[in-house]
Amino acid sequence: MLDSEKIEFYLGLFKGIDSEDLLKVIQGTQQRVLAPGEIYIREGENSQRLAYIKEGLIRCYHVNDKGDEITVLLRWEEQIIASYDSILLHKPSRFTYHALEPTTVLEVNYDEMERLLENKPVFEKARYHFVLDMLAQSLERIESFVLQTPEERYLQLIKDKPDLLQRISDKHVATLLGITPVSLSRIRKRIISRQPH
Amino acid sequence: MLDSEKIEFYLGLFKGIDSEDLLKVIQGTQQRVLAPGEIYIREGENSQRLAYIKEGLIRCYHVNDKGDEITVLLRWEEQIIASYDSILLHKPSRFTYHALEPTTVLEVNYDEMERLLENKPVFEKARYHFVLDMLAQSLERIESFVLQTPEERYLQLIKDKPDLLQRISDKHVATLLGITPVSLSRIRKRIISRQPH
DNA sequence: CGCATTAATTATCTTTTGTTAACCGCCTGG
DNA sequence: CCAGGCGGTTAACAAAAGATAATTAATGCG
Repeated sequence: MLDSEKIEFYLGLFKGIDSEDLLKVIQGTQQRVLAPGEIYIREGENSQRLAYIKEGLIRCYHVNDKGDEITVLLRWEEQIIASYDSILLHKPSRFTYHALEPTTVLEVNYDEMERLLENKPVFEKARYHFVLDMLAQSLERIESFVLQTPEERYLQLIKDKPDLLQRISDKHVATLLGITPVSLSRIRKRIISRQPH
Repeated sequence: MLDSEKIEFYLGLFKGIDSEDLLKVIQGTQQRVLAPGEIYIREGENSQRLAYIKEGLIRCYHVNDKGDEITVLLRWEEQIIASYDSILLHKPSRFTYHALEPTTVLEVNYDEMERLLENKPVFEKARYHFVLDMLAQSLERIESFVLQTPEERYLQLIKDKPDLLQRISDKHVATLLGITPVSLSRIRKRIISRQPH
């Protein structure tokens, strides 16, 4: 990535940032490219990496007692990804984060970034809005679990994020919805059988 | 509430706030007492009320097609409550918020407060941490839906918040867990029947 | 090209949940 | 004191989901 691209990116993110701060942030930013399947944050790691996804798709999953991988979270381009165990709770990550596609991220060290931009209103505002955005998404997902059946959740996902569905396998969709792949297959069959002809 | 109490509260919340700002915030703050069952925010309302719960318990619920009330969120003392539809999404609330116990809140108008404290690092930091805290709680709840069975979620709740369970009826617990009261009753029976003797 | 791996579907059976309704105990207001 | 309402449990049945395994389809790799 050219520096001019980075400048543009940060100018959009931190509107009104002063040039000295901008320089320091850019110096702390690394671009990284992940191959499909490549692990970004490993379970047990205490990663302070905070990344903006320029392109691609990252999956956060947990491996249960039986060895099944359960998808906890998906994040894609124009979103922020980080080990929320490490950033929010200062604990080692209970999850593994890996790329599902060729993925390009801009990454910074969260602690470093925070120290660097402490008491900078521009930064405080930006990170507040990122967290607010993620909170809104999280609450929406909680609602879907409380108010909807698995089938309704799936239909909602088709409606809201048809593009995303094209990019991930059904088994990952299933665990994201809180059900098994077998069950999702039955739901799909049920939906099709209800359609006229 | 005495003003000295408010001063103490805000000094804790906004460490380092200057006295002029403090005064303005205190002037915009109202204490309000809710009786059990009293509605705080009504469905359809576009409420900019942001409240700190001093004492008591507020339930956010949704009424589905069949007229059943589904508990979406519970908030209690030392937490912030607001219509997140209105504050985060600038939409009328899809939910009703009401007190389950005699409840005392300190309330401010979110927009007013934001205007008043714009570009005050102390405020930006405080609200960031409130949102961060709520995000952490939300992510934990999402995990519980994705990784655990209803029974496991209930056992976890017993373990993590035994005090809270004492304060709410089982039917509210059930819908909070994403199941019906009938199903929770069976889960309870199952758990008891598994205990030695 | 064929072999091996993986995803998705299907089948079978078990377990759990939803739905509806009946029942019981408790509390409250007339 | 009694009637009605409500919360919680139980029962009976239907619907859905979990577990396991077999089958098919698609994919990739030597």
